[in-house]
Amino acid sequence: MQKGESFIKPDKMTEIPAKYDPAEKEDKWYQYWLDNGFFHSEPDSREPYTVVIPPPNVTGVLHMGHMLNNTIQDVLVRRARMQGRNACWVPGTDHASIATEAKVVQKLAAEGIQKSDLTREEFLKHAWEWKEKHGGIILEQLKKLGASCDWARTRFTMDPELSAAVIHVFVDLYNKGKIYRGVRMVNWDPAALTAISDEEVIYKEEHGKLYYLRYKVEGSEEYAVVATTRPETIMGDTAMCINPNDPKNVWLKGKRVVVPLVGRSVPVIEDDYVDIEFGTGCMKVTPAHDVNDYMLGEKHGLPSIDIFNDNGTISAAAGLYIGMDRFAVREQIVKDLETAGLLEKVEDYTNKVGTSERSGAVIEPKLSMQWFLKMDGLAQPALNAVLEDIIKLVPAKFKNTYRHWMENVKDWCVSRQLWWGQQIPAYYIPQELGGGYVVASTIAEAVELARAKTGRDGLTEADLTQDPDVLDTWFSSWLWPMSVFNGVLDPDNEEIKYYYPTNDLVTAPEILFFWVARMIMAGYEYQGERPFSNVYLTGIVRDKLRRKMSKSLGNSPDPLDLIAKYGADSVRVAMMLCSSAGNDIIWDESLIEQGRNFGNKIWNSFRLIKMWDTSASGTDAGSAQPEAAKMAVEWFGAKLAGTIAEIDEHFAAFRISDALMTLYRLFWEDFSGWYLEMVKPAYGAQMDKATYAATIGFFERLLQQLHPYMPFITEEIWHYIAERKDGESIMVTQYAPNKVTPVQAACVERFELVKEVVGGIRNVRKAKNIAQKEPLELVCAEDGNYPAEFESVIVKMGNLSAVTPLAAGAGKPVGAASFIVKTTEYFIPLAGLVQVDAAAERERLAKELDYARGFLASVEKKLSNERFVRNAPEQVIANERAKQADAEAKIKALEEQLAALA
RNA sequence: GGGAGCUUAGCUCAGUUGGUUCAGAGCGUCUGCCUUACAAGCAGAGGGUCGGGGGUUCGAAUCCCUCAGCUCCCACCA
Repeated sequence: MQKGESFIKPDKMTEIPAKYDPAEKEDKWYQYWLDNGFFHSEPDSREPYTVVIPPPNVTGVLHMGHMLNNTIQDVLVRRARMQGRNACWVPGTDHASIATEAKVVQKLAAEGIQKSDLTREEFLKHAWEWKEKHGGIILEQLKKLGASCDWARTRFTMDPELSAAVIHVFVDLYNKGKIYRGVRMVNWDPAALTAISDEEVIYKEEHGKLYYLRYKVEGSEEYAVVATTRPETIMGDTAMCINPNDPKNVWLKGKRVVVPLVGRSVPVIEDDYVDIEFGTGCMKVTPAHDVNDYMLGEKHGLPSIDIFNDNGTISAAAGLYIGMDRFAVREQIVKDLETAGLLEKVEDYTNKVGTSERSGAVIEPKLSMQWFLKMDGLAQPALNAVLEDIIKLVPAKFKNTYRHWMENVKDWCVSRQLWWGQQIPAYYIPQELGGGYVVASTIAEAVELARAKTGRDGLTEADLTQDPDVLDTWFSSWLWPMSVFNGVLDPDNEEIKYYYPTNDLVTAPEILFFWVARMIMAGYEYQGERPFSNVYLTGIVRDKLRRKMSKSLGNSPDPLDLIAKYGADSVRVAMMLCSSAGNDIIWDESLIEQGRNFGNKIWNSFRLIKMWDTSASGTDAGSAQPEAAKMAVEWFGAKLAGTIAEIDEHFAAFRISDALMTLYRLFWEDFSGWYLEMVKPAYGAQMDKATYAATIGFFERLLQQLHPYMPFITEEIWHYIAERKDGESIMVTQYAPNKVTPVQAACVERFELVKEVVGGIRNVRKAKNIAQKEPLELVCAEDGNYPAEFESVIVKMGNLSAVTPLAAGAGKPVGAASFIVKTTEYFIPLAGLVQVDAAAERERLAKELDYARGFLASVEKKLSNERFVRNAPEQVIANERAKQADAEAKIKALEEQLAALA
């Protein structure tokens, strides 16, 4: 006979497989949930529970970070559903203008098509085709994870309704005077002929040179020396700058200097910005090609000369080297300077040079006109909401970071030099028709505005040119919690009123400012209300060596592989076991094994219980409930109630990992390790009806608690437990109200003594090498600390032949092993079983006595400290006195035992 | 350069206003067991002067100062 099969009757063996196979079951149950519409939510009379997914990039594929993030959301959502709330988890994707446009450009390039060869319309057609074909893979992958998203509500940030909301908001903010145009440096890629985002710039260390150039001081034979890494930009110089507090350059104050080779006379200006220690303390100012220089230029009213063409060659404005490449010019100009005697010296210098992620070309900072959103008015309510805990950040440590950022927030540059996204609804009027621009939601409105502005009624759509830029992706995602319910365009619709504000947002800390803060701003601006109550910030998933998971390192497992290998439940448990809010999580594949083992444990527990099914066996004799089983049921009911209360507390504080661990231990140790062993019928015996019913009841409640973490296996088992009608599911069952009575709390506490007594018996067996099969007698001195009400349990779990009270005044049993729990002495007579080693026993007792005496001494020392007794709270002192009494009793008992051995 | 945070057992982490249960959990390790659900298991054991130093207090992992190491965010210097 195979191990593990002996007690399963043949008919049941075919009914319940010995192993649970996730791969086979998970797709089946997910489809079942979809077919029954369990994920879909409509407004009703229940309290809503709303979560909007942080929309993954439409180009994205599932990685470990998504696994973490979405498992947390699913746990919260499934739990809320089982708590009777109308749970709505809105999924969707983000158009991610930069990433997606880059992907499409790349794809076209592979086909030999350059973006510059296409019109905007042609390019966008390709982009949409790409999106329809490849976009949203990630949402399909989330289904493998078990995510209970309301798929009917799937949104995309460029859906017509959502784009309309974005345009509406831009126009509205413009009309409120919060949007303005301004100059900003962009990262220009001279190879790709496009501006790229900061995120696409890769900084590389480069061993370059620092050139010291001589600028002749007008009306003097002396030179001022300027250090620069980019001598080719001197054609754009419009000033030299010194620090007013720099003693060594005082002589230059108010002077003018001549730009070498160029021969242009420029003023010497003074500004604190200049670092006295760097180089000579003299800085050339090139407003067109450096952000800081640009600001100096603005401040001091300097002209700006753009010396570069878009492809990185020198422009006509430079006057020299026209048409040459910037790097060729650098070499040439150094030679020319040297020849002219205007190069003082050259030093080696290491600096960081920005290069384009796309083309690899060195980035050229380029001034350009951009759109900005004023932050001051928007930031204030968003700051207050977090500081006053109207919106709670979890963990709270991010409050400081958030505050610091919000107090120093800069205006938001919302324009991007891309095509994929919402095109900025600004329309330019040609100079000859009056110039300027208008901002409007539609071109028709724009024409109206333009006519009014210029007074030319003949102006038509054809006369207007729309701004070519699109809006920053965050400018659409900051509306997400509202726009998914169409709350921006129709702020009083039924859905937004019901689902908004949403409840919990689960996201990564690195987008706290980019996204979370801005959603809060938008929420207050357009709904007059916070977008969510809690923000749970996850950590970054790292490998065992604490490295970020990345494609290039190859250290990121493919989540789908893991799911295929271990099942989604195992992966979910693994994620939740190692994730505490805000801390990076160190991923180790062995955690999945732990998750898988847990699933296995649950499965086997179920098989055991099912073997006891009294209704199916047909031999139910209506046997009476054994005392031990009755006590087991009483205890576990209490334990379950108490632990569920603990789990609820963990969830209230978003300690999801702790909640799972609490449940894990409840199931494994208390339910499987203790309870099931306590109710297990004797060899060959039947289980009584009452115990079986109670056991199934407990098991179902445990499954309900486990469901949010392990949705698949719990569903599978739930359907094995009983005949379920089509359309029934554990995921829509409701948690029973839970409360812990004082009697239950006391019961749980008393049972801890039982565990210790049984542990004591096991230790004796182990020490004396006595098999569990061998029944033993237990002699105990009954006092208040003997859990007499659980005697039947102790007998069963300890395999005792009898428990004999130690008669008052009687001597200690001779030839017995002993142990003490709390203040109660227990003896196990060993006569006839093993030889008692009196010496070893004495040694053990002496050791224990030593420890007890030391403990008592420390307690007494504390109690004899007058200041302690005077200052400490009553409760603390009472506790110390109780410890003292217990210790004294224990010492007395130990001394007596020792004496008896002598 | 500006800001935030971290340091507790071999590893990953709890430790919620300083005081029963404060030095814990899981995993790993070690020992003994194929005991009639589960060896992906069962029964046990060992392991930390809570990063170093100083201070406040009757009492500090917890509060303050200081030193060391690590991490993240923002801005980046011609």
